[in-house]
Amino acid sequence: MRKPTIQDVARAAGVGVGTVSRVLNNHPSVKQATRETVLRLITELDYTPNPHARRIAGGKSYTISVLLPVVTTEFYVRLLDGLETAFQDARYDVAIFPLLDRSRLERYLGSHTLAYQADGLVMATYNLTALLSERRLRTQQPTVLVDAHSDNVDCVYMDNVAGGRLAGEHAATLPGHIYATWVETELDQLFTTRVFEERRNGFLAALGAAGRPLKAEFTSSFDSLAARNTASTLLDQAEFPCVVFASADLLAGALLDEAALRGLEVGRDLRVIGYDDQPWAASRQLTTLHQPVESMGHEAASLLLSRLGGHKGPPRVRKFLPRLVLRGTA
Amino acid sequence: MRKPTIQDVARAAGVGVGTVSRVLNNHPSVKQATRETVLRLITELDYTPNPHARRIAGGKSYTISVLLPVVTTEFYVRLLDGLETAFQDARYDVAIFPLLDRSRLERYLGSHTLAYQADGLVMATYNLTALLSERRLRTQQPTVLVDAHSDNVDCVYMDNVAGGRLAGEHAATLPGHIYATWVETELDQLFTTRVFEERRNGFLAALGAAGRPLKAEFTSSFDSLAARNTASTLLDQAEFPCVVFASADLLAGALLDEAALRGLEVGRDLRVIGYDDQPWAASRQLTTLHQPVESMGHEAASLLLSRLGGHKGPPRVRKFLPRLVLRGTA
DNA sequence: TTGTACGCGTTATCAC
DNA sequence: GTGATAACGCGTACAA
Repeated sequence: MRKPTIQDVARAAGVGVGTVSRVLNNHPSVKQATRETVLRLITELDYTPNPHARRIAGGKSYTISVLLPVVTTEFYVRLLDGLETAFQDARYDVAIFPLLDRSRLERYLGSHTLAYQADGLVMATYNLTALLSERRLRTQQPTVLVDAHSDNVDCVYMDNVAGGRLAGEHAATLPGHIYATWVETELDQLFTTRVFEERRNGFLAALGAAGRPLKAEFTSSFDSLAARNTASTLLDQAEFPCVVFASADLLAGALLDEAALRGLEVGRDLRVIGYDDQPWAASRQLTTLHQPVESMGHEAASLLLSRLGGHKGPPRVRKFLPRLVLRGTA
Repeated sequence: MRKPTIQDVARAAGVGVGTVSRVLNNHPSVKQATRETVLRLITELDYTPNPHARRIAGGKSYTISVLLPVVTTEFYVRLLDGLETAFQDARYDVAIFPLLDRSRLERYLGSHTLAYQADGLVMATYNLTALLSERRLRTQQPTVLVDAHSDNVDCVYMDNVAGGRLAGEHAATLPGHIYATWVETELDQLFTTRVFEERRNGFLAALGAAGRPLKAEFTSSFDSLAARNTASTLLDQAEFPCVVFASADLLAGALLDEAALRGLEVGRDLRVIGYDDQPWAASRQLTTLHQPVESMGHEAASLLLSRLGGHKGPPRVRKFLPRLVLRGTA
C-alpha cells in the first residue's frame, strides 16, 4: 500500500490540499472545526508529510546541522534532547555531525551537505566559525554556538565559573578541610575544553572570599577506573572531617564508593559536592550542581529559529546558571 | 545569484535536461562528446544537483543511515571514511546517527527519519536488528552490519581471532617470556564489545600450538593514563628479555614510553607487538597488526548498494583479515 | 475561510 | 542518442 499523501488527506477530509497544508503549518486562518477534521483524518490515515517534497516546494532544507564533539556524556545526550525537541516542534530536521577528528570536519566542509542540507548550524563546545567562514564560498548560514563563546554569533553556554562559585560558597559553610578533584582537560584527542578550569576559578574565588583555604587538589582523567584511583589517593591523604568538591559526578560517585569501603560516614566524616546531577545522583543523595542543559539546547534552537525567521540584530548571549541541589552528602 | 539548476546547464550546453540527468547518473547511452560538453558546463556553472528534488522525483531518499556507538577511535574514523567514500560515489548521502544512549535509539525510531530519510541501514559494532524489527511497522529496509555478526543480514567484520593468532605466532618465534595486555571491554557505558576477548583467544591458541606459555597478563582501561600505569606495572614485574603483545596500540605506545624512561632497549630487552597500526606507529617503528578498516567500510557499502539495486539471496558474510606489519619493536 | 492552480528541480517515459 | 514532457508531493499566491 502506497504512503498516503496530502491529496489523500484532502480528499478524505473533503477539503482542498491548501487547507491541509495550512493545518500542517499551523496557519491561523483555518476554522477550528475544519482543523479538527483534518487532524483526525491525518491520524486516521497515518499520514506523514514527505519532507523532501516540502523542501523542494519551500525552497528550504528545513534541516539544521549540529556539529558536536564525540564524547559519550550525559551532557550531550541532554543537549541533543533539548535541541531536537525544539527543532522538531518547528518542523525542522536535525542532522548530527559528530566530529571524531579534524579530517571529519574537512569531510563535512567538502560535501555538498552544507549547501543544501542545512538552513542553520549549531556548533557545540567548539567555536569553528573561523574555520568555516574561511572555507565557505557563499552559504553563510545562521549559526549558534552552544557551550562555547563568541563575539560574532549568537551563543548560549553554562556559567561554569558560577557553578564553581556555588560549590565553593557551600563548601565554605561546612566544617573540616576542603579538597577538590578536577578532570584532565583532554576530553578527546583533538580539542580541549576549559570547563574544569572555569569551575576551579569560581571555586577558588568563593573559598578566597570566605577566607577558607583549599587543603589539596587532585586531577583525574574522565573514566571510572581513574576516578576510583583518584578517590582512593585522596582518602589516603585526607584529614577528617573534610569536604570534597568533585567537579564531575563521576568523580563524586567514585568517592562515595571508596568511602563506603572504608566505613566513612558520608555527610559527617566526609562531605561531597558533585557536579552534573547525573540520573543516579538523587538516589545516592548526592549534593551536586544541576545544569539546565535541555533548556540551554532549547534556547539555542530558539535563537537559531528566530534568525531563520529573519531576525536581524547583534549577536545575542544567553548564560545559563547551574543550581546547587542540596541532598545528603554535603 | 540563484543557484544554477539542471535547466541552466541544459540550456548552456544546448541539450535537453534529460541528457544532463543521464550524464549525472552515468547512463551509458550518452555520446562521449555530449557527455564532455555537459560535464564542462557543470563545472563552469558550478552546478550541484538539488538532492531534495532528486529524492522526490526518484521516489527514493538516496540516503543511508549509519548507526554507530560513540567512541572516539581511529577505527570509527576510518570506517566512516570507507563508508562515506563508497556511498558518495554512488550518489548516496550518509546520515550518521551516533548512539550516545539507549534513549537516543528511541529518538531515532520515533522520528520519521526512518521512514523517509533512509533507503538502507548500516549498523556498526552492535546488532540492533532485533530491536528495530520489532518496532518497525512497514519500512523494513536493507541492512548491513559492520564489525558485528548476524545470521539474518549481510555483515562484514574484522577477524580478531586471526589477528590475535598472528600476534601469537610471531611472539612464539621470539626469545624470552611472553606477556600480554588487554583492554577492559567497557567501551562505553551501555554496550560492550568482544574484540579483545577474541584477540585473546587467537593469541592463546597460537601460543598453545607453539608450546609457549603466557607468563602473565594485564588489563587496562582504554585511556592513556591507565595505559601508562599498566605499562609501568608490567615492566616492574617482567623478567627480561621479554615480548609483550599489547592488544591495542594505545597500550603499546605507553609501553614504549615507559621502556624509554627505564632505559630498556626495545627490540632486544623488550619486544612489543601492537594492534591497530595507528598513524604514529610507523614513526615509532612499532610492529603491529594493520586492519583494512576502510576496505571493510567500502565492502559494507557495496553489499548494501547491491541490495538497494535489487540483489536477492541469502545473507552474505565478509571477513577481513588483519596483517602483521613487521617493524623494529618485535 | 477555503479551493485551485502553478512552481520547485529532479527522474523516468516516451517519442523521435 | 536525445529532447519533450509527465510525474513526484508539497507550499503558496490568487481567486472566490
